[in-house]
Amino acid sequence: MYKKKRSITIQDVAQTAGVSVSTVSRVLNGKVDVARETQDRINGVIEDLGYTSNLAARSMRSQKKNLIGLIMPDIAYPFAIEVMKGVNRAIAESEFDLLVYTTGDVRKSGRASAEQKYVSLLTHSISDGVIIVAPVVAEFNSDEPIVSIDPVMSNPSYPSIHATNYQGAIDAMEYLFSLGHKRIGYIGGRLELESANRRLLGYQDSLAKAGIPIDQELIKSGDYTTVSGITCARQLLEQSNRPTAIFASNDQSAMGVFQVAEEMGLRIPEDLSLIGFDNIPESKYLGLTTVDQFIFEMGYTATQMLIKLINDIPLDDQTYRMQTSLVIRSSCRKIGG
Amino acid sequence: MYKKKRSITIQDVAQTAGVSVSTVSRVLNGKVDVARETQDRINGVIEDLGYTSNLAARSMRSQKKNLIGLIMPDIAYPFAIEVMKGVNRAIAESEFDLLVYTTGDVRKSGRASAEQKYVSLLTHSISDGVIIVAPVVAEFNSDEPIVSIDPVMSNPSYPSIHATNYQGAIDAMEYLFSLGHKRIGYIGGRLELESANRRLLGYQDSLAKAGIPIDQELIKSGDYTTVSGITCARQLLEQSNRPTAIFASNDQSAMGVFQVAEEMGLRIPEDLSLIGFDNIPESKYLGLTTVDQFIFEMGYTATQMLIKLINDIPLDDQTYRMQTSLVIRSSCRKIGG
DNA sequence: GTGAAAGCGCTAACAT
DNA sequence: ATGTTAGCGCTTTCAC
Repeated sequence: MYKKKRSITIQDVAQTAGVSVSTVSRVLNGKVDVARETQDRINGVIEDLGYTSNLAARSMRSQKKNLIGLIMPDIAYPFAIEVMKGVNRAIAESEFDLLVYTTGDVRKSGRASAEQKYVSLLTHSISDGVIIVAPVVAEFNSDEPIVSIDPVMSNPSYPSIHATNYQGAIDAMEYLFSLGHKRIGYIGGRLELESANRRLLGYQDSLAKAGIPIDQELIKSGDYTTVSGITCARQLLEQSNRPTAIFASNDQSAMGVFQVAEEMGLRIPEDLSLIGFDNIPESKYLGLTTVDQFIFEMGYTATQMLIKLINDIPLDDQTYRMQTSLVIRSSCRKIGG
Repeated sequence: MYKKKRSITIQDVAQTAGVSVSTVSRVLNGKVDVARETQDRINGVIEDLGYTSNLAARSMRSQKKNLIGLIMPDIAYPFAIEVMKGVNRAIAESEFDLLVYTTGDVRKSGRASAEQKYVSLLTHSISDGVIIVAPVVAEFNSDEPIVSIDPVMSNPSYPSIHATNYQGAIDAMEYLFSLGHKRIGYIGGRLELESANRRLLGYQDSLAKAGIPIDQELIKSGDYTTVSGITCARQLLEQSNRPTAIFASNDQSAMGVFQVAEEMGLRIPEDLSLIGFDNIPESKYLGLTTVDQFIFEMGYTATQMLIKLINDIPLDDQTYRMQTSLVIRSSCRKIGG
C-alpha cells in the first residue's frame, strides 16, 4: 500500500516548537490565551513542517466540522448534476464545505442497508449533517441532521424536499390547454416510483377537470430511458389521429420524442408541442418546453434546510416537508383557433 | 448543535452481546478465528441496534478505506462536471467509493495554502488517495498517492494528466486546413495559464508549417468568458476580409462567437466554421466543431492512475505525465474549391 | 476462541 | 500562559 511515510502530527509540531501538544492545539483552534510569541513560533513550525491536522482524529473529538455531506448513488446523470449545482451554490454562500459521497453506480450502492452505511459513514464523524438523494428507507439511525431530496417514501421521518410532481403535471397540462391543445399524449414510466405516479395522476386529473375524456391510446409507459421514449413516441405519433402535443414525464423520454419527430420530419414546436418534466440543458436548442428549475432548487433548498438544522433553527411544518416551485420554460405553439 | 443522541458504538454492541470489543471488531473485519455462534450473535446485535462503524475512528487505525478523494474548488461548471463524470465511471468500475470535496467557490478556496489543507484533509485519514484538479502548488505534503488533473505547474512533483493543448490546437488547425480554410481567426485568453499558451503556440506553429503568414489581426485575446468572446468575435467578424473559420480556444469564447454570428446573420457552419476547444454539450445543436472528449477521459484516466498507485503498481514515465487523446467532433464545412 | 490493554492524533477539562 | 491527563471509537498485539 504505497510508502507510508508517517505524516506529521501535532506531536511533531509540539516537540520541535518545544511546547506541549495542548498548546499547539490551542493555537490551531484560535484560542486566545496563548502568548503572542509562542503563537508565532508554533505557526512558524507548522509552516516549516507543512503540518495539517488529521480530519479523522479531529472529528472524533470536536463538534463542529463545517462540513456537509451529500449522498448520491451516481453523480453522472442530469438530475444528480443539477442537484449538485444547487447544493454547490448554497455551500458557496455558507461557511460550510461539501463532501459528496458516491459509489458511482446505483447498482453498487445496493440500497437500503447500504444507504444506512453511507449515512453513518459521513454522519457519525466527518460531517455536521447530510443530504441524501432519493433514499428508499424511511428512517435513519443518525446522530446528526438529515435532509432528503425526493425520497421514495411519501412520509419519511426526516425532513424532505419533494418534487412537485403532481402540481407540475397539472401546470404543464394547463399550459397546453391554454394554447388550444386537446389531444395530448403522455409518456410515463417507472411506476414503482412515487414521483411517476404523481405525474400520471396530474395528467389524468387535469384532463378530467378540463372535461376531456381520457384516451388510453394517448398514454404510453416506458422506463425513463431514451430507447423506451422512442418506442412510446412512435406509438403516439404513428396514430392516424396523432396528438398535437406530447407531455414526456422525464427528460430521457423527451429526447426519444425529439428523435422520432426528427425522423418523421415533424418540427418541434411548429408541428408538435413537446413539454418535458425535469431539466434538460439542451431543451432550449430543441424547442422543448420544460417544467423546470426545480431540481437545482431542490438541492439549494435542502442545503439551506440542513444548515438551519445544524444551527439548531427549527423548521416549521411547512418547511419540514417541502414542495418545490415550478417554472415553465416555454416554446410551445398555439394551435387551432 | 442538534440533539446529540450519542450514537451506537462498538462498545454498545459488545456489551449487549456479552463479549469484548475486540471480539466485535474481529467479526466486523471478517477475521476467521471467532466461534460460529458468537459471530451470529454479534451480527444479530449489530442488526438490532443498527450499528455502523465510525469512519473517523476506524480510519485512524486501519489502512485500507476503499475511498478515493476528488478535490475541486467548484463542482458546478462544465469542466468540473465532465471531470466528475469520468471519475465517476472509473469509480463505478472499481471497488472504491468516491468522496468529492468542494468549497463551492474558487474564491472560498483561496488557493495554495488552502489546497494543501484540502489534500491533507482527505489524505491523512479518510481516503486512500486523492485526485486534485488544477492545483497551483508543485508539491504536496501527503502520505498517500496524489494524481493531478491539468495542473498549473508544467512540472509538478506528482503524477499528472495534462490536456493535449498543443496537439489539440494543431489537430484543430489541420482539420480546418483540410477543408480549405486559410484565414482562420483565433480567440485566446488567460495567458497566465500554461494551457492557454500551449494552445496559442499550436495555432501559430500549424500556420507556420502550412506556410501561411501569421496575421495579428486574426489573433484576439480575451479572458475565457462569453463576454470577452463576444468582443473578440466582433473584432474578427467586422473585418472587411473576415476569416472563414474561427478557432475559439475555450468553450465560453465559442459561445460568444456563436452569439455574434447570430446577430450578424451568419449561419454556423454554413457561413462560418467554428471550432472550439473543450467540451460543450450544446455544441452539437450549434453546428460547432469541437476538439473534444478529453475532459471526461482526464477524469477517467486520473482515477485509474490513482488506483494503480494505491495498489502499489508503479507508473511508467509515459503514464506518469500523461497527455490525453483527442476527438474532433465535426460539423465544419468545406470551402473554396 | 476470546479478553485486556495499548495507542492512533486530537481536544477539552483540569491543573499549575 | 502552559502542561498534564483523560478519553473519542476503533484495531491490533499479546496474553490467557
